[in-house]
Amino acid sequence: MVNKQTAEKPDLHPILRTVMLVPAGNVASYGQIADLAGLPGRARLVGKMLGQVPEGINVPWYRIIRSNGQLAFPPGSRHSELQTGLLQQEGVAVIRNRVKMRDFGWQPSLTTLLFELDY
DNA sequence: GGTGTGACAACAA
DNA sequence: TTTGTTGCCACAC
Repeated sequence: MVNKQTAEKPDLHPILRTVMLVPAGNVASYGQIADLAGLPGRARLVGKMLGQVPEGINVPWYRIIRSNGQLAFPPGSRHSELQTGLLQQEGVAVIRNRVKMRDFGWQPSLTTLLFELDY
């Protein structure tokens, strides 16, 4: 069977495809994305890539935060305000530049991964 | 091939 | 909770 993501975004880097799997209303950490993308230990690469996402493609960069729940951008910065707004729109509570991973952290089921990630 | 750099992570105080 | 330190690894010089 042809995987949906692969069929529609064949040239997209695994990291970005993985980011697109994070559902609205949830957040994931850089390390988690790296792991799921098959690149354990490369959380920093995830950040680097998100900073270079070409315009026009729909990647929910704002759902990716640090493993401790903090937003990666400095509090009060324009980026963090934007990120906060986008998350709040989805129902994710952002308090003092941080999110409760306990409540909003993404925990994909094995079947989700098997169906959506095809590589 | 050494050195510095990241939208990080884990851990210690 | 906040700050510092160390580990991490691909990349660009």
